[in-house]
Amino acid sequence: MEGSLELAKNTVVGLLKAGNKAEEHLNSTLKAFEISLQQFNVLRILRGRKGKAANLNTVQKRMIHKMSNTSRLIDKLIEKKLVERDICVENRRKIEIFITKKGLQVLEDLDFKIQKTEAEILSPLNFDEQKALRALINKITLKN
Amino acid sequence: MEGSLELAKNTVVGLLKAGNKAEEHLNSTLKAFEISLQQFNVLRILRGRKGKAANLNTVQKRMIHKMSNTSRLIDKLIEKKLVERDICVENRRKIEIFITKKGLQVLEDLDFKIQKTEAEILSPLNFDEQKALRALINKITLKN
DNA sequence: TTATTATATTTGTTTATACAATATTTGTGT
DNA sequence: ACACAAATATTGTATAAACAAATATAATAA
Repeated sequence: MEGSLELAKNTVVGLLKAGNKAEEHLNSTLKAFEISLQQFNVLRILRGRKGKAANLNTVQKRMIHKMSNTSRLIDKLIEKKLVERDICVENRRKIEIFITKKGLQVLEDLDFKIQKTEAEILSPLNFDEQKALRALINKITLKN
Repeated sequence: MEGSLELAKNTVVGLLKAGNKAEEHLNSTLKAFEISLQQFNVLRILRGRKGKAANLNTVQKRMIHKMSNTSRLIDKLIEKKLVERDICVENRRKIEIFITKKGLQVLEDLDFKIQKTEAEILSPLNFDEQKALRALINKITLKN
């Protein structure tokens, strides 16, 4: 019978490799748009707020990497005029971030290409398998 | 009914987040040993070869990130005297990399801690779920 | 009011990563 | 043998990430 230690090791290594492979795949799609996966992810988070502002903290929590460089990442997006940043009037410690029209346009241009890339990444899995995978992954990610 | 595009998107994002979470978790365990996850992974690859040398190409293929900085990563491990590098005599383009006794010792010291970390990462899943996850992930990773 | 602590963001610095360009050696065809 | 292409590894350079320290504002307590 298989050792559970060996299983855990292989599962974790597999998880890392699959994640990185997906990341590389997405990054290569995004490269032509001169946008990183992290930046793209932030844009999608902002779009999801439908015009409402998000403060940096909120964005950071939903980011893929936890890294604390969100400020500089936002700077890059501002340079490209894809987002705007305001100081929150109720609490001047906070900032509010909005996606611009140009940002929304870039996302629209990207949507189909990214969908295709996502489909490619998951192409070895059928619908039910994808659902199973997502359920298992959510268990891991959502704990704590 | 759920759209398959939405499912794919959520699954891919979940995969990225789960992978990064696992990576952060492992890195924080390794930090005390002043060794990165990539370096640790290379050491494990070399240990797996049971004394036999591995050339850089082989190591690179089995690495988590595909990045082409394997030379410099090996440099770091050599500085720490955890591996050794020789030029392959049959084909002087290739190099051969060995894990040293010190390298094996470091791995031994780490084994239990890493096992614990791996178990923590997967703790929300029972044995069968882990097996299912691994199987699904392997399908993704092993294609091409 | 004045310290003190907590929250939110930014900045500095070191290291890692991606990607391209450059050796160096080997293999192949003429 | 020679030129040319392929394989293998290294190096250069720009950008991104990790982590710690600093700044600024707000909340709380003495």
